[in-house]
Parts: sequence; structure tokens; C-alpha cells
Amino acid sequence: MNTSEPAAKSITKSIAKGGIREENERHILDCAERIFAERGFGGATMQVIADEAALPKANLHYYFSSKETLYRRVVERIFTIWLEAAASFETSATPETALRRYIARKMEMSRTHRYGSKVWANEVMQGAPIIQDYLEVTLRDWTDTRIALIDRWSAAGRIAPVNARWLLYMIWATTQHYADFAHQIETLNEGRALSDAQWRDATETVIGIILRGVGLDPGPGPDAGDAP
Amino acid sequence: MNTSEPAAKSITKSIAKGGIREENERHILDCAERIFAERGFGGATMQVIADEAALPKANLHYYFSSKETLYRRVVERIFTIWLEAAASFETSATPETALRRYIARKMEMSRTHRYGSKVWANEVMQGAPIIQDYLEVTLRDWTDTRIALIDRWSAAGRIAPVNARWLLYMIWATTQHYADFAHQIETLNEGRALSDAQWRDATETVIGIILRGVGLDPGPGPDAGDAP
DNA sequence: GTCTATAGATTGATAGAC
DNA sequence: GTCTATCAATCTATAGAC
Repeated sequence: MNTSEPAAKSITKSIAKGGIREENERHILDCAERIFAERGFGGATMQVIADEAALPKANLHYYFSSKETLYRRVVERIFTIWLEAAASFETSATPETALRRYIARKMEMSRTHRYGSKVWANEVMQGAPIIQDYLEVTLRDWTDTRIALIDRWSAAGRIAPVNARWLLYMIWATTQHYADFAHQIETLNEGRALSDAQWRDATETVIGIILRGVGLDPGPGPDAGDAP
Repeated sequence: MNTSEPAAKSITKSIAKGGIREENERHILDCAERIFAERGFGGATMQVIADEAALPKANLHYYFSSKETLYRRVVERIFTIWLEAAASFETSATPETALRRYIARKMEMSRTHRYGSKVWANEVMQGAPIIQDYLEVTLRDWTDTRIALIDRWSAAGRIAPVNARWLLYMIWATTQHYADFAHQIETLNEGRALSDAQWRDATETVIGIILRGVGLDPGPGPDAGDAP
């Protein structure tokens, strides 16, 4: 061994929960996500991200070798979160339960992960230079299995005959709109963020229109329904 | 008069239809719209726009004094087109006709003005630094009158009771998704643009889900309905 | 690990020949 | 009106002191 290999200590640090490296990387990723979300890859600068993180610009390059590496890590983290939400579309549930849970989860995601949704939107609008392989493999597989499921529902008469692909796009578009166009929505809400009640109401409205739109009875909604 | 004022000739040129200035400005605006659409304001560069237009960079500054001026002209042109589409939501029509026409028009716009829609999306995602006044005045007024109209429909029992604001957002989101996320949609369509038949089918599906979703009967659709 | 200083490339914008 | 050459500012990325 020689003096140029303090590897053991560094690795231990980076693996340990709450280690300096892990904590700083997460902080930088959080800040970078906000900046990339609002300016896109080309519009964001390392200087602005560094300012957001309250760090010297050189520290970003210490943790992430390049701007593209940092961006890639941000996008990959978002895709992981997207996968978790996608899992809430359970293939074993009834049509009503599966659609209701999935829409509610996606609306919740738009509220809690606004910036992640915007980064995804920016990336797709730019032609998905980084995530094209995710679109072609993971997203396509997920979409195909859900379309097959919805088609079986239609064939069995459990929902009205409806093109499953356009239905899925409608759910994606509507739910993600509340994240991607949050600024417009807040401007039209007298400049204020949507309240808890408004989020619940919007979610129930979206669920109601979609369920009735595919021939299902949305019922009285969770609030009224839970009371004895 | 002195030699520094060839104003008469220049103005005549710039006003005449097909004048060099008018033609070049339109060409540059078209190219700039595509670049701003995919990279946003900060991500786009005058060099890339010049390459897209097959012109030296200096020519852009001859016609538009700054990058921001060029961007502002692009955004203002898009807003004008948006206003025309917004007018297709006629306040005098029946609920079914008004919704059907408006959705169809918005879907058509997403197909024919993909880049304009993306510029708008980028601008809103960045917090609308340029168009904030449009959002606060023109868009708000338009939205308020349509919400009032839809509320009257609900009160009169002509449609199911539904929150008009979330319904409008749903229509905006769904139709604009076909422009803003065109790359993702085409990737999931085996890398090909949607065909005429697919656009018709998607439009009818969206109209069908929305109309049923607000308690209306969408009927057999235009194709089947027109045949004797 | 953190930070200042700076290299080398690219940016928006302009000067001036044609 | 068009184009080449260029400026000052800013960008990503790195070197090297601490």
C-alpha cells in the first residue's frame, strides 16, 4: 500500500447512511432537480445549481464528474420514483379500484414531486436524449401489459369499449399537468398554491370523469363513502 | 434630409407582403420556434437558431435586436394562435357541441402546432417570465367566463355536476400532451408519427371519455354518424 | 473534503467591409 | 441586406492551496 490509497476509509464513509458523501450528493441532487426542472439541461448552469446548494461550484464537480453526469443521476432518480407509482396500477384489482388508485397516486406524485415531473417533461420535449432507452424498454413494457389488461376488461364487458392507449395517455397528461403547469394553475388560483381541499376535489373530479368516461360508476367518492 | 435616412424605402419594403424583411423575419421565427420548443429559452443559442435557419448569426441580430426580443416575438405569435383556438369554445352552443368542437380543435392544434405548444409549456414551467401578464389577464378572463358557462350547464341539469375548472384543465392537459409529449408517444408507436386514423381515433376517444365523464352521450362518433 | 483561481471553449452581441 | 471577424462576458471543468 502507498499513500495514494485512502480507499478503505473513503468507501466506508460513502456507504454509511448519513455519510458526508451520501448526504452531500443527495443535497446537490435535490437542488439540481429544481434547477433542471425549470431551465432544462442546456438552460441550467453549474453556477446556478451551486448557488441553490450554497456551495462553491468546484464542489459539484468533486461529487459529479460533469454536468451531464449530474443531470443523468437526477433523471435516473426520477425514473425510480416513477416506477414505484407505476406499480400502484395493480393488474389484479378490479377496473374501478385499479384506475382509482392509480390516478390518486399519480395526483399525489404531482403534488409531492413537482420538480421531478418537470425534469421528465423537459427531457421528453427535448427528444429524450438521456432516457430514450427507458422509453423503449421499461415504459413500453409497462404500457403494453396495461393496455392488454384494459383490453381484457373491455372484451369482458367490465368497462365500455375504449382505446386503452389513449386512455392511459389521458391519465398521464391530466395528472402530470398539475405538476408541469403548476405555475399556471396557481396564477389562475389567485396566485396561491392549491389547498388540501382543492387537491382532493381535483383528484375526485379527475377520477370521476375517467371512471364515468369508461362506463363505470364512480360512486359518492371516498369522503361521503366512508361515513356510516 | 440627410444620407442617414433611407426610411421611406425601408418602410415600404417591410410593409409590403412578401418583402424581404417580412419573409426573413417569418423564416427566422419559424426556426427559432423549433429550437426554443426543444431547449427552452436558456438552452437555445443564437448559433443553433442561425444554423437551423441557414443564416450567419449576425443576420438574426439584424432582424431581432436581442435573443430576448426574438423569444418574445415567438411567444407572442403563439399566443395569437392560441386565442383563435380558444374562440372555438362557443358560449352559444349546446354543451355537447361546445365541448366536442373545442376538444377537436385543440387536438388539431397539437398536431399542426407542436412546437408552439412546447414553447408555451417551457415558458410556463419556467414560471412564465415573459407571458405572466397574459396568464393574469387574458387567460384568466377566458377561463372565468367558461367556468361560469359550464356552471350554468350544471345548474340547469344539462351536464352532471362537475368542477368546471378541473374539467378545463383536463381538456388542456390531454390535448396538449399530444404535442408536448409527441416524442414519447411516437416512441411508444414503434418510432412512427401517429397516422391520420390514429389522430382521429385518439380525438374521438378523448371526446368520448370527456362527454361520458360529464354525463353526456357522445353518440356513435362522426364517422359512423355521417353514413346513411 | 473544501475552496480560490483560472484555463479553454462558447455565449450574446457588434463593428465594419462588401 | 449580408457576412466575416471579433469583443467582453459567461460557461464547463480543473489545478492546486488549505
